[in-house]
Amino acid sequence: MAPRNSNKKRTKPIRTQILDAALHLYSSKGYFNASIHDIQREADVSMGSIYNHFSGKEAIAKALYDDLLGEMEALVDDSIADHDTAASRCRATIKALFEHTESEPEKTGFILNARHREFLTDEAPICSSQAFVKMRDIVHAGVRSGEVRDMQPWTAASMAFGPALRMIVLRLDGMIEHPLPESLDEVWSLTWDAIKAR
Amino acid sequence: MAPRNSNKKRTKPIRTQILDAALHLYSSKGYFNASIHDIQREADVSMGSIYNHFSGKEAIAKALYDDLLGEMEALVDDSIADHDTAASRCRATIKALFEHTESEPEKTGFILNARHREFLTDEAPICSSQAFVKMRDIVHAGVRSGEVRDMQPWTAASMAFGPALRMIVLRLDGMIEHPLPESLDEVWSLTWDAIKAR
DNA sequence: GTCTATAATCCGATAGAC
DNA sequence: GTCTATCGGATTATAGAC
Repeated sequence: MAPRNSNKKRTKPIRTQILDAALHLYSSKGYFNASIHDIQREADVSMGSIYNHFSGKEAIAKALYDDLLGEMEALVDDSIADHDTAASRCRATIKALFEHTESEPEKTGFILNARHREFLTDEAPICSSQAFVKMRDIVHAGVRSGEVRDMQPWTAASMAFGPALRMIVLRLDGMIEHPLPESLDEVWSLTWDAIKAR
Repeated sequence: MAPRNSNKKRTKPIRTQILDAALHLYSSKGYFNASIHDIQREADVSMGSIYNHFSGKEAIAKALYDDLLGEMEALVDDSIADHDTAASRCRATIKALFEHTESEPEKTGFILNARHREFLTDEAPICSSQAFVKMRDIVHAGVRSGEVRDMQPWTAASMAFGPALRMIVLRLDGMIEHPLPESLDEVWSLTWDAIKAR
């Protein structure tokens, strides 16, 4: 039979079609409730195409995870590159995460909410990923330079990013009804007041 | 055949055996990777007993969820009953959660980490549960009494409990290597400094 | 490379003896 | 009430045509 996408100019590569469909289904139903048949239907491709591009169901989730965690790490990297103090770097990271939550809620939810270790075999905890370690290191560098009060590295990271991460979860769950960037200044000034050296 | 537990005095009721086994398996493998056969083996009871006590797999998770969320709500209720200011109530709640994390890490993880909406049909988001709403209300009452700075209710709750909740996740994931109660005073004094009226 | 149809497996739930 | 054995259905993955 004629390939499903051969007669019209394809807007997205098949790999992207599949990953987009998977992200949407994982967000709405969760990984285990989304069968590959669901993904196949949602992406409007065949089973053959799925298994031509990915070795199996877990590989789809793994590719998505790596892609999205990479995007998040890039947000952190940009925040570091564009600023030169712990305070401004933290604030820029939170700003980027808040904006990412509004523009790509499904991506943000997949990274922050999903229990990856339940479906990705031998994956390390997400807190040990580069993105989260770099966030911790921003604050810890501030401790070493005297800009931030003396604290254990993970305590400092929890103080700096805990409130913002909590608000992202509440926003994704529909508890907070206004866009997060509107709260950035308030949250950040309170947060920074708590941890800055004095 | 003779009932599996009939010849020795049973230490725990069968319902409890099943729920304990389920909690342990959910913690280590996740709900969807733990089959009913796994639970049956781990609890050392038969399939017949499982279905005599519960209507199905989801009902086990639902019972566990209700039990554990009830325990957590009781911790919050006690913290409210034993204290009379927003500050001391918040601190007591965080203290109880930190201790609960150390004494019952699997229970704490099931409540704070698991994606319940993926396996409990028609369950509201956990943030809207009584335990979490009461935590928010403790802080919001402080706002209304002038003890806490003026903020949106969920913002105030995120500021008050976000760092502590983040530390619990990091502790459960093995990133933080010392018992959380050791960090209570440091975390709470910084947190309270950030939100108290001045 | 893409497609449909099918195979192999696993899981939740039930039947029926005791 | 507890037990074992089994069924039906869903799911992942593959075979083989085009």
